[in-house]
Amino acid sequence: MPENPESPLQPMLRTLKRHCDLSVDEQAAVLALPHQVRIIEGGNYMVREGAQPDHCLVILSGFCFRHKILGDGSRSISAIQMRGDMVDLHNVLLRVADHSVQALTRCEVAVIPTNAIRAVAATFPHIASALWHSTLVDGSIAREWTANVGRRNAPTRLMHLLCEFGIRLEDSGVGDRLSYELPMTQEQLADATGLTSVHVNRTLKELAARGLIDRRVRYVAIADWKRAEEAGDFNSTYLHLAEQAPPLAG
Amino acid sequence: MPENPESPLQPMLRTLKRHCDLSVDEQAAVLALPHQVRIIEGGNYMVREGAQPDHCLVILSGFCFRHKILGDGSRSISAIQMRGDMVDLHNVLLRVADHSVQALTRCEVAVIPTNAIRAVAATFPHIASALWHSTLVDGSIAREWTANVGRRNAPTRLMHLLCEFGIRLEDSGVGDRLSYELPMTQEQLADATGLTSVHVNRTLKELAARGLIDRRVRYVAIADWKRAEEAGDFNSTYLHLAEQAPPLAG
DNA sequence: CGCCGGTTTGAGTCCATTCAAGAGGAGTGG
DNA sequence: CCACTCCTCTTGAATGGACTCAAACCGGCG
Repeated sequence: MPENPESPLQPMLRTLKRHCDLSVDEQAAVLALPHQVRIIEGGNYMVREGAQPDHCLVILSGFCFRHKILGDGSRSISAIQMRGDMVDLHNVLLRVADHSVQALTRCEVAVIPTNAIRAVAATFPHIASALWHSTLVDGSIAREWTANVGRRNAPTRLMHLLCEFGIRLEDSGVGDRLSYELPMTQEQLADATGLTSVHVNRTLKELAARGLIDRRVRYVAIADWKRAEEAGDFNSTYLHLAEQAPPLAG
Repeated sequence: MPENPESPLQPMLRTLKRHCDLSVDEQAAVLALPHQVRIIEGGNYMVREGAQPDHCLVILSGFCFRHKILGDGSRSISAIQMRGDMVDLHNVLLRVADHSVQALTRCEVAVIPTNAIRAVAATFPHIASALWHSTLVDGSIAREWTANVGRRNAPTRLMHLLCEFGIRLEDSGVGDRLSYELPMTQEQLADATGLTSVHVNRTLKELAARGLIDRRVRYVAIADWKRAEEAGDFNSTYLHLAEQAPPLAG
């Protein structure tokens, strides 16, 4: 058991431990990472595309999203992040941020210097492996999103997004997959699904009419999970939730 | 200089060294990885979604692509891979393959056991870091592809793909960005851009009519790189080519 | 109360799709 | 050598899903 159960870095440790066994020393090293807790208001930027940040953020509470602005001014949202997620792990090894991260709601974050993360990764191979693992899962989710916006129709796309959000909410211990507050405007949903906000509106209405979801202001309830998964062509394998990675020392 | 300039693993070493400095010992450790060279014919699978492979492939020559088959039978291609790319690095830490990899052309590959990679990563932090780095770049490319299929129109999407292919070809030392053999059918191009093969055909014709590309059977020539970049809303930053990662020991 | 961001709804348009058929080329086998 | 098959590429015509433009509605808040 880690020394300090109250450390703000517990959500990060939990993410790392999910897939890789960490010894007591390793866990202590994670919690001992220098950090600073900060509040970021909804709408504010955490990372800006093109910047060269020297720190990395871990979300303790709240939600944020990764996005890019394209040449014609349109926006593409490529991920939603929540408690325990490390939002710019990229900047630990990549010099220039290739996308922006913006708070969706008021967020509580822990700010960790990237060189501290590099140092701990250099000292503890299991931690390096856990960080790498987390990046691999990120990549898997990104590929699924590519498939989602590239090949699915509007209702399926949206339902898929709602399923993923529900499962990850539950998995990170901050909600229930069957009924949750969705912290996104319809315009943000549109940018995450490659649709327009108008069409998102109509499609949500259609999903409700088909009895798949029940929605109030920004609240979503899923009536029947099985049917929802079918309608969203959703299979959680790509999230790599339950897996335990093989130990590093082969 | 590494001991054996003729080792089949040179392309892999080159990929790793691109971003992270590796000592002579580290380079030797990479080249000393147990491996077996194999030929995979075009169309054959390298990894199948759902499988649990215990080896990892490095491409020595030829091309392959990552893809998923969705619930309705449609296909989404999420990446093209070429010389030096490690095609299923995922399987080093993730148990179940979340997508398939298929040869586009006849490929020469080196097969490396995943546990050997885990072992070398555990022993040499810089190698672990280089592998992690490679995964981060993969993720960045995946996000760009999500934006591409989600928010760009057909001509821009295709042009973007052609630009990326050209640059990566040049960067991996197997071709010229301004004129190359494109080893993909129009149906594969469609699955990589979220279009239909019919529309890919018409769009290629349009790009040619606009004087952006010159095409023969499966050969592409780009007349003016600057114009091509503009037409494809292409900015190579997301490929993280020229960067050198900060050394691990912070 | 009036503003404002977000949501909802309608009408018309368009980009990309679907369906369908023909052309071209490579490979196979009689 | 030609007939045949298979796959890919090409083209046309019609359809449709999602978009654009535009206006109205709604709830929260200063």
